[in-house]
Formats: sequence, C-alpha cells, structure tokens
Amino acid sequence: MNEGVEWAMHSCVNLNWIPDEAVTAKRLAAFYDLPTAYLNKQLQALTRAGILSSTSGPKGGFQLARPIERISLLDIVVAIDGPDEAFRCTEILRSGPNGDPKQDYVKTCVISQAMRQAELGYRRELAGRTIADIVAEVERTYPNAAESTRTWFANLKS
Amino acid sequence: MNEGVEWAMHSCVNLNWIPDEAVTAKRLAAFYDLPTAYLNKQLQALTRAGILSSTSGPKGGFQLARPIERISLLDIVVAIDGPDEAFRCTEILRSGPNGDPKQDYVKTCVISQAMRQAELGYRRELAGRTIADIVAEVERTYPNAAESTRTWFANLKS
DNA sequence: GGCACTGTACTCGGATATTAGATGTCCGAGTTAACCCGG
DNA sequence: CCGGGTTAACTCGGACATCTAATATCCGAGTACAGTGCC
Repeated sequence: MNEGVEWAMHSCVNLNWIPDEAVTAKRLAAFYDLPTAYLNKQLQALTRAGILSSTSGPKGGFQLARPIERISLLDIVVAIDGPDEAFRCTEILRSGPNGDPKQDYVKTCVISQAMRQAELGYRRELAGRTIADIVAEVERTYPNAAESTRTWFANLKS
Repeated sequence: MNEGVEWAMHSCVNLNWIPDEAVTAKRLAAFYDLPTAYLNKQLQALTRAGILSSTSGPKGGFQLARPIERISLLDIVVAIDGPDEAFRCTEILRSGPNGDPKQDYVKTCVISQAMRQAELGYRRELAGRTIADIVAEVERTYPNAAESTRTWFANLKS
C-alpha cells in the first residue's frame, strides 16, 4: 500500500483543525517534515476524488471539501491507492485444461470468491470509519491536540 | 499483492488431488501455462514456510507437507507476500511538533489503530478458511474436478 | 484621494527523473535411477 | 543371472537480469495581492 495514504489521513485530520482557511502543501508537509512536492501530489489525488478542494495563488492551498463525517478511511485509500483490490484474480483457470472462454472466473473461481470476501470485510470496516471518528478519538485521548496543532500552524514562519 | 499468491493457492488445491506422489514445478506450471522457473520460486517459498515438502532429483518434486485442514489461506499469503501488513505505519507523528522518541506510535496513533483493526479482520477471515474448505467447495460445485485433474496429470507427456 | 492597471510573488498541477520491488531467467548442487560391467 | 559401481539425467535452490510501479523532483499555468501611476 502506498505510503501516501498515511500522510493523507493525518493531513485530513490536521485540516479539520484549521477551518475557514486554505492550508498550503508546504505548511502541511512542514508539520511532519515530509517532502513538499510529493505530499502535494497526494493532496492532488484527494482533490480529484472530491475529498479536498484546492485554490491557487497566494492565500491558496487545500481545505476539506465536505464534512468529515462523510469522509471515510476507505475514501482516502481509494483516492490514493486506486480502486483495485490487493488480490487481483487473473483468471488462471481460463488457461487450464478445461478453460471456458465464456466463463467469468472472477465470479466463479472459489479461491477468487474467498479472497474477495475477505477483502470486502476489510473495505467495509474502512468504509464504516470516518475522519470524524478518528478526530473524536484523538480529542478524547489527547484533549490538547486540536489547540496545540492550531497554534503550531499559526506560529509557523514563512 | 504478489501474483504468485494466486498460483500458490491453485497449486495447493491441485497437489491435494495428486497424493502419494511428488509433482514437479514443471508439471504444475504446465497445467495453467505459467512460467516454470517463476512458479518454482513461489513453491520454494511455500517449502520454506513448511507448507510443502520438496525432493530433488528424478521422481522429485513438491507435495503437501501437512493435511490441508491445517493450511489456511493466510498461511499462503504470508509465505508468498511476506508477513508485513499492507498499511505500514511509519510513525509519522514522531517527526511532528510534539514527537516523543520514547513513544510507540504504531500502538498509540489512532489512525494506525484503525488501519490495523481493519487489516486484522481481513487476516482473521483468511486464517479461518483452509485449503480443505476450498477443495470441499470446489468438489461440491464441480464434482468431476478432482478426477478430471488427476487424469490430466496422469496423461501429461514429458 | 480613489481607481484601474501592471507586475510580481506564490500556489497548485502535471510532466519528468530516480529508485525499489516485483517479475522473469539462468546455471549449479544434490539426488535418484538406470545402465553397464564384472563376477 | 545377479550385484555393485559409475554415469547421466532430472530436480530443486538460489544467484542473476529485466521491467513495472512507487517515490521523488522540477518547471509551467493560473491567481490574488501589492504597488504604481493616472484621473
């Protein structure tokens, strides 16, 4: 899985704490000391997926495009890592002795089914957890996180 | 995920149908028209994991090292793809403003927790399904699969 | 003083290198079985 | 005919290329603001 998924999730949490203001990729990258241009690339992907909205020019940057209650972890994974499943059935049975060109082995192959069911549960789990849930849990465990982050961004030079 | 996982699972099913005999990588590869040497590499991994046992020389080859009831899909995934999880927490928080070198962020980071829980469910699902389950389902749906496969391997030239 | 225009600095966006890992290939170590030769 | 030694073929095993995709970087398009000159 792409490393940018982790960056994107943390950045979404941070963006939630800086509302009513566009935050540049440069500032978001500085927070965790990440390569600016590469993080920018990930944020672009989130923008294309409709999770963030971007504005160019001075005072430009990124901000959340919709309420965090409607941004699931799966949304972010799909935006960054693509929609493909980890296990990709290549329909190996088609090349076998009794291979039937008309059959859809992604559906009928028992192994493909089993792998798909497992991955479906995984995705359902991620789809059921939103950034809002994450934020709530963080604020519960570390009550000063929000304020601390806000002031850090406010005091950031350049 | 490595493509070899699919090959390995199908090969284990086929090996189950050819008991009391070592089957060479060459023959297993011929069944699905796969690159022999590369499949051999995957079977090596299964052997290192203790899923298969291998013998060299003429009449050599691979065979299942233990009953298929005790070979889970997770065993195969781990053997081929490695034990690492898909989402690898890089402890990004450590580089943050309040990063604590003594803290284990893999454990404490809420995002890491959420991703880990989802993946744990995925792995539990795979751990709970064995090759025996797969074989049973295949034989139920396609009753002649076992016999058909056996005769194919028996009649294979070279 | 106010307003329009121009220029500049700053941002995202995508095109372009670089690197790591998956994919694919090859040859050597080891082993078995067959064959040959001698008894 | 039988048994032992030799040889040769066959197999796995890991070391070695190749190729795709993730990682990282750079420069251009667009935009808002500030400064400047004109009315």
